[in-house]
Amino acid sequence: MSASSPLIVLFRSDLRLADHPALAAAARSGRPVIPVFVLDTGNRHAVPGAASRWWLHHSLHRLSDSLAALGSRLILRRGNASRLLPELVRETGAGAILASRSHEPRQRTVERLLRESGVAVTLLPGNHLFEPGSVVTGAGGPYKVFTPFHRACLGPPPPPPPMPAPERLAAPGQWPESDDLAAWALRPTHPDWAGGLREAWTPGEAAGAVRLRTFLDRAAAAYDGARDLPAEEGTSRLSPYLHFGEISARQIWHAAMHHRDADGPGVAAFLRELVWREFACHLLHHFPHMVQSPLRPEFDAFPWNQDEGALRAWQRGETGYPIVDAGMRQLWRTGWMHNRVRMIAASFLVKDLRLDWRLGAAWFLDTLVDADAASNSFGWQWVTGCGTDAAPYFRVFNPALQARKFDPEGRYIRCWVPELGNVPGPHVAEPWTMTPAGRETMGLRLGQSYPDRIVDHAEARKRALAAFSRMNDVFTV
DNA sequence: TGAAATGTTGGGGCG
DNA sequence: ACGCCCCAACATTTC
Repeated sequence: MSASSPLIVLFRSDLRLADHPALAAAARSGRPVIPVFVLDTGNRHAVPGAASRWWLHHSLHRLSDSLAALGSRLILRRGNASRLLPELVRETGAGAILASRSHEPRQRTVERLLRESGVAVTLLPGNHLFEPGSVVTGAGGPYKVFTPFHRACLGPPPPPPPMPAPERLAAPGQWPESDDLAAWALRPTHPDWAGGLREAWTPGEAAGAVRLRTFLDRAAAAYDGARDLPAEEGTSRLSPYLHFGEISARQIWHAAMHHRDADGPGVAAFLRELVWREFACHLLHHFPHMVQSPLRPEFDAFPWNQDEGALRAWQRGETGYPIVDAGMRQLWRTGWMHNRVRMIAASFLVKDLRLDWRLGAAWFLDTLVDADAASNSFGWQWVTGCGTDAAPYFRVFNPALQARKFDPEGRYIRCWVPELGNVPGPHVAEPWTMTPAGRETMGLRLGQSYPDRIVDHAEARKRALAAFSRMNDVFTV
């Protein structure tokens, strides 16, 4: 390798130019830089879900434009990343591949395979406040409980400050061939179901920065209370930008710390959520199998129900429980669901329907624009009670109670379940409590205009408690 | 970042 | 006036 051989910067979940240590290092080197994105088809876990593919299309489009403005290009390739990249290194005479460190099992596997095939891979800090594996207990092991992890994260040293985008990138003498982004067909066509996504989101680094600014100025101060109310714009909605690395966790952290409300409870609660994300990344780093296996092995033997019909009703938002259905429809239409409602809907799948959490996790991965291996498996294991520091098995959300508590006027439900638009205040969370005559005057026919409940929550709760406690008994005896 | 069952307390109606 | 009961309100325990 000569000192002037080009460097490949491999973009993965870091589709930004600012605060990108690998890109910055390549730019600083003065050597020609070849930015590359590989649509990895080498593993079924590597292929993004349908909503993520839509987002990815637009992100790559924008990243390509941003690189062009620096006199560079984005080279697109599709295939098995671990075979395709060594070929590209040979083809371009590149001296090394620079990439952002990832916590995702598939991406770490690719890194290992590349090294085994003789490619020089240099990993630089990725999209974390602290590098995965770097926050450890006094004994040197991973934290398994959030609170001490959180305490350790808040202590020194703080996350490093974000770095600016490079001002220019040296181009290679000859550019390698690139795929045509449109030919990847990442966007849905038949039918084009992305209308709701287009209305709800603007992907890209610039839009992520605007979203952060808007959130800090309008909602951060009240975040601690408002984040639980799905009818309010109380959350940051930064999750898809974070997942694709269009904004970095360090940028968010430092912007929040320098905001006028930095000392208030709202910003503290917000930063705590960032640390939850960090906790999930760290856990996945230490336990890559948590994507498909419960962290508490006694759950391996749990007798999950097999019920295609129930799963489909949940997926389509036709369970007869308005808060669950509202959430599942918001997800289907916009690629996103409010976090409070994610917990309620997940609890319903796992506890009320007793369907395998992996079925829920797979659906979320396919339909969320923020679908993320770490946060998703962590969240599902948390709700199920099979994770570390997870909710105990007897914590079962009551969907009607949760709706009354966090959507007291029913605005969120009415927004996503228009069949219930006329149902008065308290009944919208539990329309079955209305008298048949009352339902009649609202034009509401349970089982016709809106589904009947597919299970009775009180009975389902008792069955869940019995099943989950039986599993605990079997394990401890 | 639960909910339901069970226990306790205290005010008020009532004989 | 007093004890008794009821029950809402709150606290604690249990799943």
